[in-house]
Amino acid sequence: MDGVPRVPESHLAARRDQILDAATARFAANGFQATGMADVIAASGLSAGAVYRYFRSKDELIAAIVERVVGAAAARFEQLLEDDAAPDPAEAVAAAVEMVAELTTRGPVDLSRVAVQAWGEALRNPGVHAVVDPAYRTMRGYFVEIARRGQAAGRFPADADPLHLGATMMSSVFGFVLQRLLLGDVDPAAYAAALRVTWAGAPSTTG
Amino acid sequence: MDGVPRVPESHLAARRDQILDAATARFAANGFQATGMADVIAASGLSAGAVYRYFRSKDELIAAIVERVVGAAAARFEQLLEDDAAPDPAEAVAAAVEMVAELTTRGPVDLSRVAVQAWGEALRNPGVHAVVDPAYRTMRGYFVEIARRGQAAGRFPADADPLHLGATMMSSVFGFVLQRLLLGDVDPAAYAAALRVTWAGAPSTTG
DNA sequence: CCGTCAAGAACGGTCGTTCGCTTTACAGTG
DNA sequence: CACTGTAAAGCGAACGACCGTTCTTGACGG
Repeated sequence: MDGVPRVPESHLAARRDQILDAATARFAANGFQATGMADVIAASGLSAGAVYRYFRSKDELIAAIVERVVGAAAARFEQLLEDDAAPDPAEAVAAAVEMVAELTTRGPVDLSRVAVQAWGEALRNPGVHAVVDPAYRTMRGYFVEIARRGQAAGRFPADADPLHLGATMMSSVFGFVLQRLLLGDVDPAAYAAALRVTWAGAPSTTG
Repeated sequence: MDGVPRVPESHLAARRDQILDAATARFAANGFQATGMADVIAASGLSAGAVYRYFRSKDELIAAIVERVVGAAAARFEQLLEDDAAPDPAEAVAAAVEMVAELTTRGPVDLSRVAVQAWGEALRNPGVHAVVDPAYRTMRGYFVEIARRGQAAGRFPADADPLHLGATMMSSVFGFVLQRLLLGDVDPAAYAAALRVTWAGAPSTTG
C-alpha cells in the first residue's frame, strides 16, 4: 500500500535544525514578536511551505527555540548536581556564571539574547512560560542544594531559608546575563572574581 | 484677531498621563510588540487621532513609558546616594530590593512586568536602549559607590574591582524581579533576609 | 505511479498611521 | 454677560503594507 519514499530521518532532523538555527539568529537579533515569519523563512533558505511542515505555527517554533536554549542550560546545571561535587557557595556561583557565559557565547549567535527575549515572552505566552518555568526551577534547585550543603557545613545560619538563599545565587547569573547585554561593560572573569569576593565572607567550618 | 483658545496645560498633561497609564497596563499584560495600537487606544478611552496627537508613533509611546518606569527607579537610587547615608553593602542591597518591590507593585499594574519587557525591547530598539542604559547605569552607580565605601571600611579587599562588586549587587535586584515574575515563589522580605545573610559575612572594621 | 517533500503565490486579517471632518473651549468685543 | 471668531482637540473611517498561514502545483525517489 505505502510506497514509502522516505528521506533518511537524519536529513529530516537536519532540516529541522536548519530552521531552528536560522530562526534563533533572527529572534536573537530582533525579538520574537518583531520578527516576521517571512524573515525566518528567508534566513532558513527554505520556503514557507517547508517551514510549516516542520513547525505547525510560529508559537510552536518559538517554544521549540526557547526549549533548546534554556533546556541546554538547565541540563548543565543538573549535571553539576549529579557530579556530586560540593563546591563552596562562592565557587558554585562563580563557576556557574562562567559556564553560562561560555555556553551562551560559544556559537555564532549569542543565546543569552534569546533568553532575555524569552523572559518577556514567558510573561504573556503560557506555552513559553511552561517551558521556561521548569528549566529555571531546575537551575535554581542546584543553588538551593548548594545552600543546604552550605548550611550543613556551617557557612550559613541553620535557620536561614535555603530556597531564598538559592534565589540570591540564581540572581547572580540572571544579573550577569542582563548587565552584559544591556550595559556591555561586565566581564565574565572580573564578575566571577567579584562574586568570589562577596560570597567568601561567610564563616566556614572546614577552613 | 486671535481668539487664542487654549486648554489649560494641566489638562493636556492629564490626557497624556491617561494615555500613558492605559498603554502601560496593556504593555505590561501583553508586551510591547504583541499589543496593538487599537488595544492601547481602546484602553485609553480616546480615539486614534487623539492618541496620535500626543505621541507621534508607537515607538515614541513605548520610549515614554520605559522612561517613566526605569526613570522613576533610577531617581530613587540617586536619592539614596544624596542622602549620604553609608549603609553596609548587605543593608544597601536588601533595602534596595525591598524598595524596588514596593515601587513596582504599589500601583494597579505591576511595573516590573514592563521592566522585563523593556529589557528585551532594549536589545532591538535603539531608542529604548538609549533610555534604559543610563537609568540602569545610575542604579548600578549607587551600588558601585557602596562597594567603594565598603572597601574603604575594610569590608572588601582593597584590590577588588568596585565596578564588578557593584554589578553583583545590582544582580540581586534584577534577579529578584525576574524570579518573582517567572517563578512566583520569591517573597520580598524572605529574599531580603537571605541577602542580609549572604552579604553579612565580609569582615567589617566597625563591628 | 504513488507518496513525500518543497515551493511560492495567494489569502483574509490585522497592523500602525493618516486625514478630513466635527466639536470644544477660550479671547475679544460691545 | 452674551455672542462670535478661531484654532486647538478629538474623532473614526479608511489606507497601504505586512502579518501568519494555507493551498495548489510540480519534482523526485522507491
